[in-house]
Amino acid sequence: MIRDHNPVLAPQRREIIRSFVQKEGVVRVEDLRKSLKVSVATIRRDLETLEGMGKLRRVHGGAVAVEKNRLEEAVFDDKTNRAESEKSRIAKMAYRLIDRNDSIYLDGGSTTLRLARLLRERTDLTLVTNSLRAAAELAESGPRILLIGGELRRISQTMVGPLTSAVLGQVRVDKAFMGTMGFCLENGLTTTDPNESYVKALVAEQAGRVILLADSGKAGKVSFARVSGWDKVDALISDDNLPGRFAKTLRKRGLKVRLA
Amino acid sequence: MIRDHNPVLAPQRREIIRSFVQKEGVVRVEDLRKSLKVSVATIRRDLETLEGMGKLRRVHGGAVAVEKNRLEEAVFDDKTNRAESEKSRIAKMAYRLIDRNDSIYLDGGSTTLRLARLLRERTDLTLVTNSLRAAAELAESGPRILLIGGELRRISQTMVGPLTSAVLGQVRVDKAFMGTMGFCLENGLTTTDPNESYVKALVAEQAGRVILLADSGKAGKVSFARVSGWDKVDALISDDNLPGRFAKTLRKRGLKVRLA
DNA sequence: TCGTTTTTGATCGCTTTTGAAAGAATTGCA
DNA sequence: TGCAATTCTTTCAAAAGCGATCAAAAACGA
Repeated sequence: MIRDHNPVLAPQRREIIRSFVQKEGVVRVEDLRKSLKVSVATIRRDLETLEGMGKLRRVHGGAVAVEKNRLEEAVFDDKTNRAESEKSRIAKMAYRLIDRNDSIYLDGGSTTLRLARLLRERTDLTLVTNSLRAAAELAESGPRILLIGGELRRISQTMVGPLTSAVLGQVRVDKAFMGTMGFCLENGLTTTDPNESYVKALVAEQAGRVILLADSGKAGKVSFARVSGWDKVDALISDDNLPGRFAKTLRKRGLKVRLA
Repeated sequence: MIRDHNPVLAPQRREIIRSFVQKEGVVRVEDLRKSLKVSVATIRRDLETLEGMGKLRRVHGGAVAVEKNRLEEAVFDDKTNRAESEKSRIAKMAYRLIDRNDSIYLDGGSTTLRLARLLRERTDLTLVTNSLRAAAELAESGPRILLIGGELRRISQTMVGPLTSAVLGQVRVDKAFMGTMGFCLENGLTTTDPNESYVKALVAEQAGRVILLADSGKAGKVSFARVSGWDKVDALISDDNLPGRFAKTLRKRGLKVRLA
């Protein structure tokens, strides 16, 4: 697993610990001491530091991974992302819905980020977003960007919280492209964090059309915070693995459903 | 790995270090000393320079590669080399003014960006900023971040425009660290863009203390858009090339002037 | 070539990191 | 519940690393 003869830099060592905990879920102080060949005092200090950064949680005897939804983790770990090609296809299909001079909203999430990457040449558009990553992708060139202010939620790299409404209340977009952690026929859209869902709901109010981008892996998943019911959503873009009943029922409810 | 018998030119040596860090992710001062056959003092200076350029990040005992997702610093890269070390020193001196649990504001600019890089471990702080770069630097870990929303001004990578006031009106910071394009005794602070100066002026109103970070090259320069007079500014941090009359006059007007 | 500027290396306090030790707290087990 | 074993926190001192300073060396320009 871990091996190193010459001393390891402290931040490097902490990174080893962090990624190990993330992967394995738990780790014991004693194991780390043996692997990293430093004293338990140092290990404890590292764990304390990492806990302070919110990277893990200390427990008696070691540390455990912080409880974050596994769905959400996948968002920013592009490598381990199975739905890679589905997401790209969904993003491309969404791109075709964008008209000239549209003002559009993108929220956080890997699918919408892929859509953002397709907008580098589109200087005709106005993009409103609460996603730091989307803004960073288009920082050099692309649409006019209005970034929603607010508190940065690190795990999703989006702006959330009460301050977001200050800006959101003042803009209106033609089309809002939204991601979600899960969706199901009964509960509509759900996501892990209430702050996040609050922003999404607010945007849905301001948007001419709300277009949900969600690969089939999200179908039937229910997360903690409810975003909205299907009545606010105008279209769903998913992939062809979406169980038939979803497409059927949603179309019956008046949504446009497209499968990439 | 790295070996060389005859002396290596400084830029060449730095390039070796840079590419090594990029490839390996981390490097120790001691290893570099042995490989490059120069003193640790020289290695440290190289690392300091490279850090100033944003090519790597120094840590105790060596340096590590910068995160992938940070924004490129193309705009600042080349021409400002002369002021590199001044800016770094100014940023460090500014850092010492930050107290525990402070809420601070950083605006755009290369000096404040350097200050931002020093805040990675400071989870006690609250950072308010309109700088996309500063936010991107601290996206992984660091202070609580409140990003000012608004329109992205590409050239400076900052948020400007009417929407900024929506958020700015609702926050108050203990200390605001501001950059400027130019300052002179008659006109005070000036910058190139009125949108930019509007935000700066707004922040100056909300801040407990306004601290100007400006290398001596800015002294006497006057730009298009007036930001504010000296009455709004509480302190100036510059470098020791600042002409004496600036320090003298400003101190007489009640400012704290520090030369890094 | 000479004088100036830049780079380099050595030294000295100072800070950070590390490991060990002692006492307090937690856990497992009877 | 009480005891033993383990783990944790606190404290302290040693070690490693650091920034600042200064003088020597090298590079540069006239």
